[in-house]
Amino acid sequence: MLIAEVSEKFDLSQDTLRYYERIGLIPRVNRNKSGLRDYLEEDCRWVEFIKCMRGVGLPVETLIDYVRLFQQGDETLETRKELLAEQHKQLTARMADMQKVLERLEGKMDRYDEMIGAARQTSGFSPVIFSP
Amino acid sequence: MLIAEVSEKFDLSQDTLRYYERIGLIPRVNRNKSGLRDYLEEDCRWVEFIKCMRGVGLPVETLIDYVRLFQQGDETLETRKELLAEQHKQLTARMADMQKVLERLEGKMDRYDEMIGAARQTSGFSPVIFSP
DNA sequence: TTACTCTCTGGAGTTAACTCCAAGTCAAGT
DNA sequence: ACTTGACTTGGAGTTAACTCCAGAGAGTAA
Repeated sequence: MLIAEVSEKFDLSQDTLRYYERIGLIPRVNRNKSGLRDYLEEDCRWVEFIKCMRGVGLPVETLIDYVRLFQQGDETLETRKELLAEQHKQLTARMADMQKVLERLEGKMDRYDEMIGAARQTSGFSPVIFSP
Repeated sequence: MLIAEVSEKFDLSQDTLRYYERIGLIPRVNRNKSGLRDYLEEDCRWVEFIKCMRGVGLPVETLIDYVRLFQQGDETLETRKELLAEQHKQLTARMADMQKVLERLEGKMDRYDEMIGAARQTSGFSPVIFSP
């Protein structure tokens, strides 16, 4: 599988795929006899995994660590699991913040509805002030 | 309230507070007779709001739009509400992605537990291969 | 052979969001 | 009057994560 196809398949630019490999965010991909990257199934799984994790904001640095540990073999199983657990924890915390913001936005939208209603009733003028 | 106090109160650097004001992420703060920023209650509410929204990743550009609309008065109530609704939608979508990732991480951690157990039983060697 | 397309590498450029800095002002303390 | 400390402004510098580019090589088509 050449880079064009992988790029298409995962909607990542060829530059990004090369960049990810360069910095160790995915393991090195084998080259064919012409020197072109030949992505195997396993490489694609890495690309998908990394795209997914980056998509929700896991830091590049952390994912590079994970890849490095992975390449060191079974001695790092425990460490890798701890790394994942830590990311799980942080993701959970971020989601809690987001949930709070969701609710805050809902409250705000309700207040906007009230204000819009009030403005209609008083022919365009509303004495209600709030902020932000 | 001087900038030092606001910086302390919201754990944002003075530079960041000035930067936010410069780019319109919070409305302009009044200066006292010496030319120093004198934050009022309302300014603080803006700072807190913006910090909260930035904290979960709402884009600076969008928030600047919101502030600008706010300053234009009641004619923009509807537009502001739509802006908030759109952000609510996007936040919900992001949380759904994150939920998926949380579950994926949980699955992965379970597999790591299995592998760690297997490695123990077979005195340090595990034939199981998986990736990433 | 010439032309064309795809890909390669190393390195420079870009964008968002800060973060730092230099030179200057103001007011309070000594 | 002088020093000190907090603050001002405009502008330059930084960081993360890409994104773009120039020059070169391999394979295919005419």
